[in-house]
Order: sequence, then structure tokens, then C-alpha cells
Amino acid sequence: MSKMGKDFKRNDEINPKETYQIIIKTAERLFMEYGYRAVSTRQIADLCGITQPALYHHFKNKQTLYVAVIEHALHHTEKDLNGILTQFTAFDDRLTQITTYMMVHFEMDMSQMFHDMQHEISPEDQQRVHQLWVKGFLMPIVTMINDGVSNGEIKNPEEIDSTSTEMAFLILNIIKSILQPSNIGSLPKNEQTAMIKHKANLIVEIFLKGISR
Amino acid sequence: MSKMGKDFKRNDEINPKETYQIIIKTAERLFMEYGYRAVSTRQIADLCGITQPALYHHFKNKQTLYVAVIEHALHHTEKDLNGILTQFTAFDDRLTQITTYMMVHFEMDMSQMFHDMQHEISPEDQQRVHQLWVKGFLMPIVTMINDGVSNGEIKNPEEIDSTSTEMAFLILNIIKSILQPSNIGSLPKNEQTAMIKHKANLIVEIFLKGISR
DNA sequence: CCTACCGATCGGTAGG
DNA sequence: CCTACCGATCGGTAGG
Repeated sequence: MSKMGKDFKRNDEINPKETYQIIIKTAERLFMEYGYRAVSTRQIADLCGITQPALYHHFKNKQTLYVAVIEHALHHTEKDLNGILTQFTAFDDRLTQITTYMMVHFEMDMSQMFHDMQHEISPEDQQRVHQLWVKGFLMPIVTMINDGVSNGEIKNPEEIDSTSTEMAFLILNIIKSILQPSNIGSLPKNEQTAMIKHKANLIVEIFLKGISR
Repeated sequence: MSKMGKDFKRNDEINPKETYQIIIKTAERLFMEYGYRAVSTRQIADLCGITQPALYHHFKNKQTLYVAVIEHALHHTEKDLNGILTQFTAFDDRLTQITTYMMVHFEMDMSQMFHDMQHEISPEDQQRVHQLWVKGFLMPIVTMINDGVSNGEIKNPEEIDSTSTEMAFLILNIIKSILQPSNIGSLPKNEQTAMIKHKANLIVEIFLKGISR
């Protein structure tokens, strides 16, 4: 291809500002699927079309990159969840929408992220990221529950010796884990959508009415 | 301590048969907490009081040890779950007991195990271990559900367009994830027990009756 | 953004 | 079960 001599610049004239975003998105995909330890800085760099030391021009070290990836993902999720709360008002609609959203966007393991946060990043970063997680993930669910209680759609958590926050944790955990063992990703696109719809409805149904006869 | 000269045998006369068990238990603790990649064979060996190459006398390689650890854990769990099913017959008693059991014995991340199984071991071992997991983990729950349906204690899963197996997955996932973010391990023993009891009751309550008003 | 290279650590082997 | 050691790979740096 390149026959322009020794000084040919690589990377096809890509805007250097874009490189940062490419790294973030590439690293996000790899970290979420394989975990922090299992992904090497060389893998990330290769998929971005740069050399490994070039990564260190954009990020101080691997951990800094990881934290940036998490922050990017959390901001994105926060925007989307609050969008759902704006667009829908009924509790069951909101729960269905949020469940579906999570299933579509978090095929990979969210618990992977939790594990890495606990073991691979510094306590200071842990706290920062934890706060972002509460703000972007937990609070929208808590809001949904509190609204549901106010509107008389669901029980007051206190009636069953619980709290809004504890219920929010429960919902998040159920959603996150429900699709983990079934490899939805390997299905054709239309069956995939049908499967997600079915699972989301199942969760909402059970969570609202229970399984007792 | 030892002043018997150059040929003193280390390891305090420990039965060499026991070493195998010590390795299994030590590796189980480490693998389940930190994950396959994050635990080195040297860490395991050090905690067992042997050198790293000595590990390879008992296990062909790291992956073989990991599979042995998983098999050991699954056999143990199968025995305990079936014991609960023998001892209790009512659905809500069984669910409470199993939930409590899981919380006590799986503080660590079961999803860690799932992740490692998917990414770190060979397809043949994956299949072996998957079958053991179905037999030891999933089947007892499926049995509990089917009995509950037969006794008229819970809905037939078909009524809500589901199956016993899917419901079993759901229960397992809920149980496994409910205590993940709260660090129960750091509490004093009596509060720990109270917390587990409370969470188990909450799960059973919601799972049976739902949260709808 | 590259080439060249570092020390540390990894899983695993040789030989006793 | 030990000492000694291997090649491979890791995160990160120097210098341009």
C-alpha cells in the first residue's frame, strides 16, 4: 500500500482528538467482557491501531484508563435511565423499560465491573466511582420506587421491613443477573429481541405479583 | 527451632495425603475471592507452606487445579442442598433455608466462577463442570419448584409463560446477587447472622407475594 | 505517535 | 518435596 517513502504517517489521517475516544470505547468493550487483569495494554493498543507506549500519552497508566472507562459508561447510563423516567410515569412501564434497557446494554457482566472495582483500583478511585454509580445507577431506581409508593402502585418498603434503597439494590441485581447464563448474544437479531422482551416481562410480572398461588 | 542439621524435613511431619486437600481448600478460597487470573500459583503454594513447583506434583497445571477446586465445591454444595430438601418439605421453608445457606457459604462471588469458567478453562472442562453445576446447583432448585407446584403452593410457571428451569435460574440469580454489594463479612458475627436472616426473609417474601399493592 | 528496552512476574520444566 | 531456571508476557519508561 504505502509507497511514499520512509516518513509516511500511519493511522490514515485520523484526528488525534478522536484517538482518545477510540481508546475509551475499545477498552470499555474489552474490560467489560474479560475483566481488568485479563486485558493487556497491548491488546487495547493493537485494536486501536496504535502501539502500546502510545497509550501512555493519553492515560497515565492502566488503572487511570480503567477508571475513565467506567466513568464514561456510568455517565452514559445515567442519561439514558433518567430519559426513561421522563418519558414514562407508570411504575410497571418504567420497570419494563429499564429492565429491557439493561438487558440490551449490559449483556456483559456488570459484576465483573464490581469485582474489578473492589480489587484492582485504588481506594480513592473506588470512592469516586462508587459515588458516580450511586448517582447514575441506583438513584434512578430509587426514584422509580419512591414514585411507585407515592402513587400507591407498590407497597411501602417499610411494610416488609425494608427500604427504598434495599429494594433498588434487589431490582438492579435481579435485572443484571437474569440474562447472565443464557447466551443471548449468539441468537439471530429478531429472536434476541423477542427473548429480551420475554425475560423483561417475566421479571416485571414476578416482581409485582410474586409466584405464590 | 530446628537444630537437627542439614537434612531436616520441613512441613512438621504433615501427612503428604493431606497436602492435596490443603491445596484444594487454599486455592478455593483464593480463586473464589480474586478470580483465576489474579491468583498466582506461587501465592497458593506459599499459603500451603510448599514451594511453587511442588504444586505440579499434585496437579498437572493451574487449570487442572482450578477445575478440581470447582468440582470439590460443587459436590459439597450438592450434598448440602439435597440435605435441606430432605429435612424440609414446605416451599417457603425450603426457599428460606436454601437462601440462607447460599448467603452463608457464598459471600464471595459466584459470578466470578462463571466468568472464569467461560474464559479461562478448556471447552471440555467447561462442559464437565457445567454438568456438575446443573446436577448440584440447579436441579435441587428445580425439584423445589416442581414440588411447590404439585403441592399447590406456587403458580405453575407455564401460567406466566415460563418454565421450572427458568424460574430456578431466576431464584439462583436473585439469591446470589442480593448480598453482593453489602460487605456482610465486615460485621460482627451476631449482626452478620441477623442481617442474613433479614435478607433471606425479604427475598422469600418478595418472591412469593411481589411488591404490588 | 514511534522504536527500543527495562524489571517484575507469570506458568511451567529439569533434575534430583 | 526442593533448588535452579526457562521463555513469555506484563505494565511502564526513555528518548526522539
